[in-house]
Amino acid sequence: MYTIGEVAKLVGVSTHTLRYYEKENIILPDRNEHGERKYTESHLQWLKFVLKLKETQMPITKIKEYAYLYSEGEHTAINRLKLLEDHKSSIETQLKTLEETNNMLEHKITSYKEKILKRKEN
Amino acid sequence: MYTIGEVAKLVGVSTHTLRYYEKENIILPDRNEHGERKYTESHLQWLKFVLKLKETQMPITKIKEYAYLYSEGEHTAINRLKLLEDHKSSIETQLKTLEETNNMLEHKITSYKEKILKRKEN
DNA sequence: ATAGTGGTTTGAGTAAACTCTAAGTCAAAT
DNA sequence: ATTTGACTTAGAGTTTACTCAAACCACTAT
Repeated sequence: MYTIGEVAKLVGVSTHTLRYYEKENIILPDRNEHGERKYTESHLQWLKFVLKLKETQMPITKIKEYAYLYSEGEHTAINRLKLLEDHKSSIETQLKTLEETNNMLEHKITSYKEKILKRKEN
Repeated sequence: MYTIGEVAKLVGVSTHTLRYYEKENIILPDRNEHGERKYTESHLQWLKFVLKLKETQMPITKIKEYAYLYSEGEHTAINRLKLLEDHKSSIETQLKTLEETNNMLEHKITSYKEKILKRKEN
C-alpha cells in the first residue's frame, strides 16, 4: 500500500496529477481511516499502463473512456479491444512519422556538420 | 505562389493556424499589392519541415527558436545543429516508448481476442 | 448592384491537461 | 506544546496551441 506521495515519486508524476486523475475517474485508490488515499500494487500497475497510453499520445478523454469500460465489467471487452486496436494503429502512424523525421534530421545534421567544418577550414 | 487558403489545403492546417504561425514569427510569407499573404515554394517547404517537427512533439517555442536562429544567419549554425541533435534524441526516446507500448498492446489485444472467443464458445 | 467567396486585422475565447492556492486535519519529532 | 511534514478539499489559475468573432476590403458571378 502506497501513499499518494510515494506513488508520485515511483511513477514520476505530481500528487496534483494523481488527484486530477482521480477526479477524472481514471484511477480510484482506496482510503484509510483518515480519508487518505492508499494505492495498491494493482493501482500502481494500472497507473503505469495509463501513463504509457498518455506518453503515446492517447488523450485523457480516451483514457477515461477505457477506464470507464473497464469498470463496467466483462461485457465491455469488445469495446475495449476496439479502443486498443485503434490506439495501436495510431502508434503505428506515429512510428512512421518519427522514423521519417529521424531520417530527415539525420541528413540535416550531417549537412550542418559539414557546413560548420568547412567554415572552420578558413 | 500560393494564397493562404491554398497552403492551408495543401498542408492540412487551417488558415487560422497559418496566421498564428506568422504572429509567432515561424513563417513569414510575402504580401501582394492588396496586402494578402503569398507563400512561395520555399515557404511551403519550410512549413512542411515545421509540421514534421510539430508532429514529432517539438513545442512551438522550440520551433520559434529554430526559426529565429535561422533568420539570424550563418553564424547560428552551431546552435541550430545542437537544437536538431537534441530533437533527434527526443525522437529516439519516443521511438522506444512507442515500440514498447506497441508490444504491450499487441499482447493485450491477443488476450482480449482470446477472452472474447472463449466467451462466444458458450 | 448585390451576394458570395476569400482575403485582412485585433483581440477575445476555448480545450486539454495540469498546477496551484487557501484553509484545514493529523501524527511524529523537538 | 508547537513545529514540521504529509495528507485533505474545493475551486481558481496557467500554459499551449490554437480557434473564433467582428468588422472590414476586393474581386467575381448573377
